[in-house]
Amino acid sequence: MSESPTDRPAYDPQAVEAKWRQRWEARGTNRVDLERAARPFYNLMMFPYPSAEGLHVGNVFAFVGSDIYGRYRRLAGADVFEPIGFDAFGIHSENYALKVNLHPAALIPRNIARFREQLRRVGLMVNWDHELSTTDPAYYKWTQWIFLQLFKAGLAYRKQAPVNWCPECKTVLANEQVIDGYCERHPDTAVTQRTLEQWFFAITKYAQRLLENLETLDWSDSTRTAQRNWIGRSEGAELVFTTPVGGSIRVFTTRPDTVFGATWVVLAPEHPLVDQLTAAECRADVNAYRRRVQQMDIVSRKVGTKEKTGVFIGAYARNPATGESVPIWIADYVLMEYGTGAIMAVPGHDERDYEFAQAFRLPIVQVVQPTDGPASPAPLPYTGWDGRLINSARFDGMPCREAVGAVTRWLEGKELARGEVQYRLHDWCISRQRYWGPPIPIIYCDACGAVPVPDRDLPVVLPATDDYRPDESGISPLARLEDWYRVPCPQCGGPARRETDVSDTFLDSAWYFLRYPSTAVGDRAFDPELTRTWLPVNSYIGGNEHAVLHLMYARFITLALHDLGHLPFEEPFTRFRAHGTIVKDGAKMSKSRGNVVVPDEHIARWGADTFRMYLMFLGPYQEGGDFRDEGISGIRRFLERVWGLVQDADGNSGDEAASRKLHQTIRKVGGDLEELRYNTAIAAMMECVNLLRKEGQEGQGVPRALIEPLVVLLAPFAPHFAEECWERLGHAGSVFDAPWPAFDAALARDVEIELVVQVNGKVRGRVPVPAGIAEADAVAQATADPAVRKFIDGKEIRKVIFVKDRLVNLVV
RNA sequence: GCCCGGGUGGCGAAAUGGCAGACGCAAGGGACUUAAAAUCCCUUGGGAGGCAACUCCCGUGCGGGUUCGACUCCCGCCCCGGGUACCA
Repeated sequence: MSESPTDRPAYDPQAVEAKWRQRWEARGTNRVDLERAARPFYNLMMFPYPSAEGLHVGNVFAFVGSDIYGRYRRLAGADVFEPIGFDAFGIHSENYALKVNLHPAALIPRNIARFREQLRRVGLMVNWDHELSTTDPAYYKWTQWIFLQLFKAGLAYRKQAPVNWCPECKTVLANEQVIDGYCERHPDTAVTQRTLEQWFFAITKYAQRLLENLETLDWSDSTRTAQRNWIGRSEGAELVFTTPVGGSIRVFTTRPDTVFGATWVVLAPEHPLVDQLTAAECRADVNAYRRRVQQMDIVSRKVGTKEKTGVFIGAYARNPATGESVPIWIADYVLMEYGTGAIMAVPGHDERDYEFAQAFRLPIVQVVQPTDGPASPAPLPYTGWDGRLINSARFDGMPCREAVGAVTRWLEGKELARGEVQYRLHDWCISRQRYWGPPIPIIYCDACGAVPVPDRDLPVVLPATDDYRPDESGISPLARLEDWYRVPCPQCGGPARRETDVSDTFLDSAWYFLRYPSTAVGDRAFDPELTRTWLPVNSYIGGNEHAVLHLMYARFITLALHDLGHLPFEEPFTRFRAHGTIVKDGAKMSKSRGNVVVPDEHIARWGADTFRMYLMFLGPYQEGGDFRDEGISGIRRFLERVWGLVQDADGNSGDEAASRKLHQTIRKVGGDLEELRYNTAIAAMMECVNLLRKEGQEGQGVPRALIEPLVVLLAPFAPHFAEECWERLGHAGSVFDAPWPAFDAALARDVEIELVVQVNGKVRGRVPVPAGIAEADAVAQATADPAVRKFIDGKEIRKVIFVKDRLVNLVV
């Protein structure tokens, strides 16, 4: 082949890609008829946040991986809906807008326009008709509607809660802006806490179902594990420690078996019983301690040294098991948000309690004797389960696990205990004291309380204002817009004021996939018919950084809407796969490191197809990889070779070896695509092409019958390129309307294989044998091989292991 | 600390418990060329031996174990990346 390369048109990626971008648009190739699709397949990728920097290589990696899967499904016969949109509200846009002094409402459309252009260049099979932006009032109208649905169902409520506060920015921070307790923008400033009245969603009511449903989902294991850990179910008991002054302290413990060793009790400093229980002579100390804790920054309370501090409050409680009086302390290591905000301290069998006992010289009683290990004294604290009770009256000698139930039942009989399950999961705080988000649709009336904005008045449009910088008050900027927030009460008509907080960005993204099919629907959040056809999502691909929050919130909203009768399914994403991260020089890409890779220049230089394939070839898709551009020329070379084969295609039928390789490749690529193993799929196609080229050199042209299926296999990876090849092979329509090639199992089977011969597990020879050879024949051939003879001559073969079509192992 | 990943040639990597290093990059050699680029062909884990076809030994972070056979499974560590933060 290629005697005179000059007489063939060169592969010009820019021309090819521009041509097909334009043609796809003109022909509506990527459009799917949502109402009449016979085999609907919803292929979802996590929508991007349209940053001012534009699309970066991590986005492209994510989208291309998802796009390849969608295109593959389409070739396999599905009607694939592949939408995209923009997650454009939120604190990052707002902070950036403040920095460059350009209103987010002006900034965002600009960024989106840039993203759209970049995304088009990547060649995604996107249905642009269904694009959405969370900042569009036509979208957030329904975000607000969802809030109201939850509010009306009692799943949204207000309570006092701490917010992160940066004393340097003088502003409220979102959790993701707090890095190890410090402000993201002021790495030397420890974040403090302020307490404000905020809106919450009662996600904890769904903890158990969110946990159980995980078992039904086809998700990456790592993601399911992350969700399970985040929900953090623990089983135990609530025990009652009564006090002589009245008021009993309820403590949660996962180790009721150790209650005989509880030598004091600790309340969270904020615990409501503290006031009532504190003895007069201790009040000053207690108040001072509580004040100190409240003013403490997050670094020292939650991140810093775990040094134990606390104060005795001058009161005692009764250990329900021993009947003894134990002192009551307050300490900041007990958190009000978890369990009952109170614990029993068992210093012999809990590390924190042990440290506390050391710090304040409190008594330590061992109540578990480890089963193995030094007899006594056992090194304390012993926190394991492999032991038997001691110093526990009638329970002495009982194994821990058994004692959990026995002790609980015994105390239940005295009404001093009950079995309890606790979750780490907290209710979802959705209030943001910021500007750039959807206003929470509530109106406060002195007479009627918190009143939902009537549906007919939605959306509550975010008012245009240049005065949106957060200030020292910690209150939302919208609270400065009196004209906006002063409204009549929708119920009684009296004077009232709007809620001035906006909602969390995670709420915007918790339902966007429900909206995509229904972007044209004006009078509902989502059309029931379209929803039934297209949802739940068939394939969702995204980053593991969203393994917990986004996916949990989306599941929760879906579950809640299901229970409220709005959705016919409980889980939004049937299949989820987490892709890996692309790093640069071993480190996460970030502006501060200055190692952000911008895709544009690579696409301009190599073409989108080469760049797409290169990103997929870098390493396993679900693991990510280190971006370096050294290898990209290899992909380009590969495409050039395919290009050459296409030009040389002719009508001859090719030999058996070539068609066997083709069918093996079809099988391999199909299987790999199914599991997102794009790197090995590409390698398989390269092998196939290498073989076809060798064959071509010996004979004349390259058989069209072998090239055409290969072009189809390549199409998901290099869509523009494949279209051009397909056309040059004489087809009028899109390659994406061609069927995925069927592989012929009989054709793919090898006729001759190389049988590996081992002696004592070491490879000593290889003999060519017909495929499917029987054991006896294989052993005969193996033992006849001179290379093998050297190792077996004069020895007795004690055992033969035969693995069909693979190896013979002779044990001597 | 805990929970997830991961550790294999010069580099990115591949391998249902069955030939370690497919595929690609880089490098070296050769062909073509006035020359270079591009293209094509060959070599390429380390070591030892041989004129040679080739042969042998070592080798998947470290130490043990299971097995006819371990990159793969089990136990105990080390290192790197990510997440999380006193969750009772």
